[in-house]
Formats: sequence, structure tokens, C-alpha cells
Amino acid sequence: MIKNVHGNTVDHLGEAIVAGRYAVGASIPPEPVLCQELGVSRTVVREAVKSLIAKGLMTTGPKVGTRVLSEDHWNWFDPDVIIWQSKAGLTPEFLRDLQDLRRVVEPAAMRLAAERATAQDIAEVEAAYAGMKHAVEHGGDYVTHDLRFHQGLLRASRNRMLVQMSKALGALLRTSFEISTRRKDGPVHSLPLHRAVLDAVIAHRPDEAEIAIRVLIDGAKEDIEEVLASRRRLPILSSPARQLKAA
Amino acid sequence: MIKNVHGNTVDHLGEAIVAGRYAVGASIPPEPVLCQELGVSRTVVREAVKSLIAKGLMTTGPKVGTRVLSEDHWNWFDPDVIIWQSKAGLTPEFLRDLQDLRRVVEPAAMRLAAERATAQDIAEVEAAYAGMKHAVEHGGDYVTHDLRFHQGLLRASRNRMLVQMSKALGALLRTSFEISTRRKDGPVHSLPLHRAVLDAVIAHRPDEAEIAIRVLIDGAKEDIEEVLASRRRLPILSSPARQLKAA
DNA sequence: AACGTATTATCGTCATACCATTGCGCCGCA
DNA sequence: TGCGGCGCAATGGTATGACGATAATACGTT
Repeated sequence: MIKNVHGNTVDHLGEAIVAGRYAVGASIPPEPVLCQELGVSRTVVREAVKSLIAKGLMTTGPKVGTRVLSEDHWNWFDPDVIIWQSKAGLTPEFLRDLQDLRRVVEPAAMRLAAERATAQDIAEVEAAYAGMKHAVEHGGDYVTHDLRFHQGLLRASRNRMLVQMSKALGALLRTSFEISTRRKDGPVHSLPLHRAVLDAVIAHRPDEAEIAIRVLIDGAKEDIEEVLASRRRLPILSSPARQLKAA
Repeated sequence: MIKNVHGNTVDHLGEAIVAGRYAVGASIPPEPVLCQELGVSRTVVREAVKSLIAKGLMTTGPKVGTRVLSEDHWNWFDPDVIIWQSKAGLTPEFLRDLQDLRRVVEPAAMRLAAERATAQDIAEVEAAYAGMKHAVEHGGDYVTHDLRFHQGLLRASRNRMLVQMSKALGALLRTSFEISTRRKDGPVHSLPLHRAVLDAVIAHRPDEAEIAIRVLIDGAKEDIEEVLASRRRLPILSSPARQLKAA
């Protein structure tokens, strides 16, 4: 498990920062101290910090130390940052922001997908749909295929920025889907809705695709809010994001 | 000008990669060679590479070398990546992607802003508007205030993701605005349109705000397409993005 | 009391050495 | 002659130590 020291160090520090374990604006322990705490060389610490700087989490300067930046400086579309946030605990604000984003991005992306999707794009999404259907009928992993379905459609929009978002949204979608599927009959209900989206895209009907995805998202929204409301007393949702790191 | 070695190295490599000077999938020269070419130590090269890895531009591995990843792996919302892309030359595809994104994001953001904007948000945008008005009436820098206007409204959406986009969109918006203002009477025409957006937000009317911003964006779209079409024979647009680095 | 200078803590850069991984070619064997 | 395993070496990964640059702090001078 102790594979590469660098990655572990970045994760460790990134998680700590995103979790708010260091106050924003405050200085992190000096390099030599961190070296000792983490049991790694200064080289590793410095390279890890450079990575975090690149992600907008911190700044450094001689004598001023290494300071944590405020949240509106992070690169919120960096998959790592999203994953760390997921692990740190999905706050209502974070879920709201992401849900807003989904409502903004996916309908528009479906419109573009309906105009631009290639045969290969469609084939991939069909495969994902088949997986979902199989999971509903014979049991199995529904969420993974659900994720592939949505990301495939995002990719079909043929817009680099939207594709980037599909990566960033991965963690949210997975969480969202796991919440939705927690309700009995969740998949059974949502399957035809997915079919409607896909059919509209195949038929090159942007308006229908947009409407269909809206229905889907709003359904998920209710599920999330419901679970969120009942979670006040519950512990943090176990982080499902780790599995994304492979991609 | 030779301030910090690290930043220069990152910029140098980042630009080279985004400009396509290294074929995707191909290996970059080994570390020692880069050290010699750039005249810096191996430490600096490694830290720079770590930064670029964090931005999704490359991967490394023992013996396999440092390979540049394909475009759909970059973090397209990283301000640096956007700037490098701008410097490398704004391809029609890139402009199309960003224009699509603007059409997707800004109307939705205006809706949210109309619902959530605080008094301070409004004040900032009003200040920007005043700057625009002053520039129109007495001459001066119009584009900078135009940029502040739009970014202020994005921030007013109170959504971290959208705020992040406002930073990433900065380079595009500036370019877009400079193209638009190149036409005589551009500012004179767009000023009342900006006023309409701001008024709608102040009045908390999401629908009106969305419509108003749509008019604004579509106007800019025409300008961009026109300039783009007439640019076939012209050299690359001089990069205006450098000035954003201060922020 | 105010200002300028000296101190010093901390990051920035460089240099060197050795470890770990892995692609590739060599060698031996069938 | 063909194939498979084994070892070499290239390349990034990590560790260490030294010195430079910078800016916050404290001290001393006016």
C-alpha cells in the first residue's frame, strides 16, 4: 500500500487542508517539521507543496511560510480537490453548489450532445445503459454504470470544458447516485428516464433531451435533500470517491 | 524580470506543451537534458514537472520518462492552462468551446445572482459599471471594467464552482471584450445592455436577468465570429492574457 | 517615539549520491 | 531456430546538505 511517497504526501496534506484542519491564512508547519511528522525528506515535502500550489490550495514565500488560501482560490474542478472534499465530509453547501452546477451544466450539455454526438459516443452510452438495465434485472452494480452513462453523454457534448466537468462531477454523481439508489425502487424508476434522455439524443432532439435530463436531475435533487435532512444526526457518509482514483 | 526560477520553468514547459510542441504521448527530454537546456537544477525541473502533473498535463514513471497527456486530461479550468492556450494561439475550436461555456454558465449564474446577491456584491458590480461608463464618456480602459463587471456578477452567484469559472473565463472574456470593443460604438451599444442585467439582478428578477445576459452574449458572439472569419489571413492575435497573472 | 539597520527564520535553489522501477536486450535452453 | 527467463542500465524517486534570497522582527540610534 505504501506505493509512492509523493502521492501519499500530497493526499495527506490536501485532505488536511480541505478538511479545514489548518485555518485559512494560517501558516502550515515549516518544512523541516513536516518532514519529521510525515517521515519523509524535504524534497518530497517541497514537491508535494508545489503540487498543492498548482491546485490553488496554498502559497509560499520566504519567511512568510506556507499559507493556506481561502476556499475561493482552490481549483474546484480539480478531481483531487473534489475527492478530498468528499472525504472530508460532504457539507450541505458543497452539495448545493454541485447540485446547482449539475442543473446548469447537464441540460446544456444534453443539448450539445443531441447535436454533436457521434456513433461511437452513442455506442458507449448504450453499453452503459445496458449495464444499468442488467443491474436492475439481475442485480449487480448499478451506480458504476449510471456514472458511465452520464459521463458518456457529457463527453458526447464534444466540448473540452464540459468533459472536464464530467471528471470533476464524477465524485458528486457517484455520491448522488448512491444516495438515490438507497431508496427502494430508485433504479427501477430512473431507468426509463435515462432511456428517454438517450433516445432524445439519438434522435437529435435537443429540446426533448434537455427536458428529459431535467426530470432526472430534479428527481435526484429530492432524494439528496431527503437524505441530507435525515443525516443531521448521522455520521459522515463513508467516502465512495476512492475508487475514482484509478481513472 | 528573472524573478523566480520555478515559475518561469513551469510557464516555459506549460506553454510548450499546450502549444503542441511536444507530441501527445511522446516523452519529453529526460530530466538531465532539460536541466541543461533551461539552465536550472534538477530540483527545479522536477518541481516544475510536479506542478504540471497537478494540472493534468503530464505523467511520469521510472524508465518510461515524462509523457505529455492528451488534451482531455488537462484541467481546462486552471487559469494557467487557459493563459497558455491563449498565448499559443486561440484556435476556433477553443473559442467555440469557451463561447459555448459562456452561453451555458452566465445565464444560469445570473439567475442565481438575482436570487442571492448581497449588498456588497451589488456595490462591487456598480463600481465596475461606473468605471465602464466613465471610460465611454471620457475615454480610458473599458475592457478592464467590463471584466470586473462580469466577474463580479459571477461571484454574486455565491457558488464556488461558478466563481472558479469566472477566473478561468477571465482570459476568454478579456479577449472577447477586446474583440467586441474593436468595433466602433461597441461600448456605446453594450453599456445599456449591461445596465439592464445589473438592474434585473438588483430587482431580484431571475428571468429578466437571464434574458438580458443572453442578449449581451449573443452580441459578443457575432463580433467574435466576424473577427474570426476575417482573421484567416491575419497573424495570431497578440496575447492579452499576461495581465491576469497579477490577480 | 520614530526611523533605519541588523538579525534571523524560512523558503528557494543547487549539487550530489543512492534507491526503485521497468523496458529492453542478452543469454541459455529446448 | 525460437522462446522464455534473467540481468543490465536508463530514468525517475528519494535523501541529504549546503548556500542564497527574502521579509518579518527586534534592536539600536537619532
